[in-house]
Amino acid sequence: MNQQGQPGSAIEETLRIVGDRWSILLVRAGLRGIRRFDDFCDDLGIARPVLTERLRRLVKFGIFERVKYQDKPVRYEYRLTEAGLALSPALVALVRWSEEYSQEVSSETTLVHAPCGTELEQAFWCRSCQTTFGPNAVKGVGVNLES
Amino acid sequence: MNQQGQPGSAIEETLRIVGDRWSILLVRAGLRGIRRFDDFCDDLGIARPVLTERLRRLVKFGIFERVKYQDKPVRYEYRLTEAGLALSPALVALVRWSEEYSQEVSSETTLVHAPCGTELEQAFWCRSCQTTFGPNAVKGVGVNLES
DNA sequence: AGACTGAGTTCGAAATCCGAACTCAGTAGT
DNA sequence: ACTACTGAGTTCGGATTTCGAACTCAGTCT
Repeated sequence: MNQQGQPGSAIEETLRIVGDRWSILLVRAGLRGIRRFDDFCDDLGIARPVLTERLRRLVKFGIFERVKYQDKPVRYEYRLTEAGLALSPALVALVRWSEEYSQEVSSETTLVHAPCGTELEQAFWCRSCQTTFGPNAVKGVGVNLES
Repeated sequence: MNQQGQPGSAIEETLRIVGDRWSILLVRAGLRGIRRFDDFCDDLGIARPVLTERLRRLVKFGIFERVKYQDKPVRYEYRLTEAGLALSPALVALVRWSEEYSQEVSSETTLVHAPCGTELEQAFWCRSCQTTFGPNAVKGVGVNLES
């Protein structure tokens, strides 16, 4: 079915960037407002050499940017870029999944529509049809289970 | 991940299950209809001992199930469960992200709304407000960048 | 001076990953 | 009955990653 001459699919590409045990967690920490090296370190419990390497890689791929925030002793912090923020739908999908299917975690709802407090659902939106739809109506992931 | 005996957040929980370099790819292969050990092996190029370990773990967490598909020489294959299929929104989010923000991959649109062929957008849906909204209106991921 | 801070590096030990070869039960061809 | 083959793994030694702990380095505070 699959022929390996390709440069790698989109998911493979994405996972090559954030597909390790820490990167997604770093993005989430960034979303929570964490920006400094030691804070990432304390918050996630990640080993320092690994954190160094990950942040460098995420900067290289445009997910974080390294910003000088003071001069006297020159110090840098890491901020999410627009591309980094754009990973939040994926994070939300992962959170939603664990809320629904993971037996191990307390199944309280943690994600809600801020204005009204209702539990949120995730959907796809077609702007030309002006409609929402689920994964089954998506073409391109290659969801063909009947073969 | 956090130092104390905390149960871990929902994302941490999810990533503990699928947060390695292969698991998401295995789910995607499953979505594409791949079910047998050797096929996973060939399709992904994953090392056999690692595949063995990953499949076992994903079965344990209810993402795949090991199903006997013939008796004469007894053989098993791996099928996605409902929980496994439910990961597809996360996969779609990752694909969408790479289509929009990754500079490395050809930026052709690969995910479309099947009925009309329009490029899809991902959104959140509030059933009580009957409205779609973006990540900024989600409370609970902890998106507070100002603090 | 001495202690402290933030942002890393350096180190050796432990855990993972890799490719290649091997096993094991059953089947098919001759 | 002998041989080759298949699918689903396991075993092996070596390479790569990860780990925690300790160290560095520039600048600052008291």
